[in-house]
Amino acid sequence: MDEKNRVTLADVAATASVSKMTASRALRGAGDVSKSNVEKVLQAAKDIGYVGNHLASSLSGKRSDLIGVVVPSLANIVFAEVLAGIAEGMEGSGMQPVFGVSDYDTDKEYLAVRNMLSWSPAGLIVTGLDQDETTRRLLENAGVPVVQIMDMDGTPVDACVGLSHYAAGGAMAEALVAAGRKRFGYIGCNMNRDTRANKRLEGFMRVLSTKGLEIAAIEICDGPSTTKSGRDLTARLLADSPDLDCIYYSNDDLAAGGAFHCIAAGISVPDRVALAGFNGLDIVESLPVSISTSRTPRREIGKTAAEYIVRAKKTNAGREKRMHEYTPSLEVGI
Amino acid sequence: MDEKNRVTLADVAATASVSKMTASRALRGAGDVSKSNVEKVLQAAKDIGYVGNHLASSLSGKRSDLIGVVVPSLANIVFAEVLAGIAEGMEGSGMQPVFGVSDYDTDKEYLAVRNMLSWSPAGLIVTGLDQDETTRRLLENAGVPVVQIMDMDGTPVDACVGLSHYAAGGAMAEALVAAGRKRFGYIGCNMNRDTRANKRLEGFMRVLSTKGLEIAAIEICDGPSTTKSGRDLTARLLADSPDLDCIYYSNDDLAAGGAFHCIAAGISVPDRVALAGFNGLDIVESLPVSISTSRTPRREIGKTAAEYIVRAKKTNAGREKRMHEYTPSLEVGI
DNA sequence: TTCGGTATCGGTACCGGTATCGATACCAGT
DNA sequence: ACTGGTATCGATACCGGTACCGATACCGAA
Repeated sequence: MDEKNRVTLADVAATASVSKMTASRALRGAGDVSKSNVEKVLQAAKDIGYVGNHLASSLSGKRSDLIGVVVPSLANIVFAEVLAGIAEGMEGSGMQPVFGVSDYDTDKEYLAVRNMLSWSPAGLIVTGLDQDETTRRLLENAGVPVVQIMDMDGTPVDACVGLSHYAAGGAMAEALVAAGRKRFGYIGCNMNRDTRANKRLEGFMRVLSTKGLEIAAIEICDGPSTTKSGRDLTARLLADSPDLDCIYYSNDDLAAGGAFHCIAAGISVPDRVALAGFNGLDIVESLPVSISTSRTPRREIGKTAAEYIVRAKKTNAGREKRMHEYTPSLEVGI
Repeated sequence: MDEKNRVTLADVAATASVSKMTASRALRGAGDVSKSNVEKVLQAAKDIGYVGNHLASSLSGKRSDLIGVVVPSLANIVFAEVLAGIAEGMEGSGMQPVFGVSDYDTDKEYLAVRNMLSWSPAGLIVTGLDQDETTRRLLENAGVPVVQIMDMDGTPVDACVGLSHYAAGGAMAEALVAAGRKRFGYIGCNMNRDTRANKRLEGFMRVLSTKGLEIAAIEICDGPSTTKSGRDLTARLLADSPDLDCIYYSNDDLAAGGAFHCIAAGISVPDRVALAGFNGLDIVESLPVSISTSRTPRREIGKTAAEYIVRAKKTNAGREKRMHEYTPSLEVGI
């Protein structure tokens, strides 16, 4: 099976003394092959260690078993879990995911999608609804099922699995106000690129304003959101505005960092100040202080998206423009 | 560019009124094409929106631009970061990663590797050195560069990028003993499958025994290691053995959970009990209490591994059996 | 015996590129 | 004018499968 002398279907056919076609059919479990020949072929394949060549079958069959996935980042457990869900949703389907990373950059996203397309994938999964115009055109003309995930605030190209971040932000505001919080701060990272975080903030502020409230202080940083920056930004925010009784973070990583600052500084959470994040990361539930979060079904989103494509491929249904909206469950720790 | 009527190289050639070969060469930047023709072809390609077909070129060229990656889990930030490193190491090389998940299961790993191979990848990156015998044979005969990552305790098939977990466990024991700790506990998850965690434990115990010490209490759980189980297991361990002055965890997730338990229970860390994990996750440095860890260069490992394959492909060098050992930096919080 | 139908097979033509090698044109040198 | 060399091009043969369709064999029915 060395570099040069790959075992091919022709070899299998030869050792089973049938034609390539019969061998091909037998191996794929397609019909029109006698039982005895199926056995012979299977045995031959096992004997000489036949592995098959996806490139060839995909090229020939006009469509591969690849699913192209484009996410903004891999160094973020949220997307990693989405990927895990995708892998789970494809299990047993014989399909494989190929990944591309956009780095929250629309140009890179375009390139990634384009690249995926050149593999003739069975489907595409991309993050969010806010693609560049050219990228969107690419997706529209792709001719295969496309699932946009995570977000539902906007118009999808084809199918869409996710949640409304705008609504999630609003719901959190509702809950916090209902719990009697009045003086709000906000902490976020990467705001110029993370459109979903912005949508949450928008929804959050919108609800506040209907209650005659507002965000009194904001702390933003450019880099990626980490626990460390959450801790640092919280320290800064509370130093400047010590009278805040609630801080909304763009996600749980930052919120956890905020919790750490408060623990270290002896600030009682949530009595003195309530903290609220987003995602419902595993870590939140074991934190020594109680903070609020919206639990997002990341794994399920990935799984549902993958299943959509697997099903579309199996039934040859093409695009069905399904929408699958999840509602994040609010976990209020106040 | 719809499903049926894909734009092919022949179309480009036709609109540029040259042969397919000339178009192919022009597009790839290969030599033997006049400047004027290169321009004509490039223009034609842009005009009709040619995208190219990786399947076809890979099949024809006997080798694809795919890199197969097999990791045990995606729902673990450590491997997600490795993936991010791999993506980084391949940037600009025109190569793409395809992922497979083994779920810490050797059978699934075999299937995943086999599956990767059927894409004629330019190289393979697999996690760890402890593959099944059949999987190992597959890797040996793959005929492409193979990089085994994360681990260095064993004999690699080809190249190897990682660290010695045995040594890392030992180093941590040395440090903790040097700091005066005497009564050790251990907490781990998924022990029957996570061979690297076992190697760390082995190295840890080995050093302890040379000092006349031992692990006095152990708490193990079957599931995946999460902060939550870390917290629960720590509570149980300390309830049973309240006199421990140090707990070694199989990783930082568990250790962070331990820290949370101690904070909540009012147990002073590290004065009363020191906690030590593994990986050097971001969260550790912003924790409100100080714990120890070994910082592993996950991103770098992924990047180095990917670069090995990219280089091997570029220089056509084949296997070079390089070893790249990283030494995790000990961060002792005592 | 002949005939139509079903079950099984195999030949051939692709899929969309690339490697190879021969063909062609054009140039300087003699 | 003739020769050899270089630059540029294209026809052809694959790569390893699968779709399509025609061929073959064997069966019961007429």
